[in-house]
Amino acid sequence: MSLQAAILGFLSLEPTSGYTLKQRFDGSIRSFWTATQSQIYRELHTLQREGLVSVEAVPGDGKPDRKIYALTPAGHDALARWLEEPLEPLVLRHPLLLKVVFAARLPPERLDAILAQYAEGIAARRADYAARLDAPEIFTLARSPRERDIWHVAIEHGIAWCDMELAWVAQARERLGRRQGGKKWIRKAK
Amino acid sequence: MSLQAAILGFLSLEPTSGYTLKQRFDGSIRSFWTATQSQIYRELHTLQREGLVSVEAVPGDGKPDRKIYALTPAGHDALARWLEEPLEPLVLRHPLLLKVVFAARLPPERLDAILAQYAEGIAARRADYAARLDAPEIFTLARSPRERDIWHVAIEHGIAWCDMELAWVAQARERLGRRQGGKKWIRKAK
DNA sequence: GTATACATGTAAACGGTTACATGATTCT
DNA sequence: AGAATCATGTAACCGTTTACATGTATAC
Repeated sequence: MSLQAAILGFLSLEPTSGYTLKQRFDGSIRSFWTATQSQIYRELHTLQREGLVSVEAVPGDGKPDRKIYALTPAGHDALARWLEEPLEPLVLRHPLLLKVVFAARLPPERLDAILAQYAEGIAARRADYAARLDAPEIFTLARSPRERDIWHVAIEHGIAWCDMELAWVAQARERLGRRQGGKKWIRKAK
Repeated sequence: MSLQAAILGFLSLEPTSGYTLKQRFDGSIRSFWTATQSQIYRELHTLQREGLVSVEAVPGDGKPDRKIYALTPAGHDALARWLEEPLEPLVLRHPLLLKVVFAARLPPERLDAILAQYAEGIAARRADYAARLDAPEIFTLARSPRERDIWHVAIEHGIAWCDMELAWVAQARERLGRRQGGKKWIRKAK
């Protein structure tokens, strides 16, 4: 449902091709939704079969031909209906935490290394998201200051998420400190 | 891979049945991994076929019979290998943000309502996670203060995540304020 | 009598990933 | 000569969700 909605959403901003959609996914919503090339082409075919999008073949001069997809009235309706649906709560899946809890009987420095490795990856991702914040990519499709603000706020979510992860890792490493048998933490009695 | 590892992980703490595993998933790692009943039974069969777990049927007196699964040496090895594997970076999928960006051309109060509804759900979840923090559930399986600390820190991640979500929503609602055409935000020129 | 807890499973559908396949043009 | 970009697609697989199926015991 979400993949379909994302494609309808992009097409509502501007009719475009599968190839360009893939670029939009990677260039703007990457921090909260991803899709592979094959997923996008498959979904476009489905959407077409269902009458939610129409296609126009555009001969590419020199380059390969493109198929430009646009929303049909039914497509606009489907997008509007999706926007109105209440959101069912998000289910998080976080393999790191799985590793953390089941690494509890490993030597402390091994667990610390897992956390350190993870933090490195997140730091890199944070830099990547931050760099995208002022890149014009999606902003060219925004038609008002408000729309630009909305995109800005959405992309900032990825940064807030990275910051939370980094803060949590730092705290975890602190509390589970390298030296075992070190300082004992005060825990309230039941 | 993660589902398999989670099951192996739980079985490494204590041999148990599919039914109890489902309760452990729901009762302790719910904030970072979920699995349905059918997924767990299916995976246990696969694990058995691969020789990573062994089964013992235990007649239930009055209650239905149970099948108690335990790690084989090969199962212990598989878990150890998984713990050593580097983590590939987590891919987040966040339908709320999809809705936010594609609701940009809706009346501002509609977008605000989406955000408000989401925040409600997160607040409820936060309360749920917080309540679980001092529930003994998993702590009965922990064999040392360190192990208890690790579980504690892992469960706190869910709370940190909720807090981040709530802070982000609050900021977003603030910045995209109910009244359109209100205060203009300073944006730096390119 | 009805619902919940205990306990196990199967089947179908859905969504996402990986690998394969083709072919022209442009850049180094 | 080789790699990257543009542009489209197919096939197989894997993991997750939903619905169906069965049966006993206990609590309200």
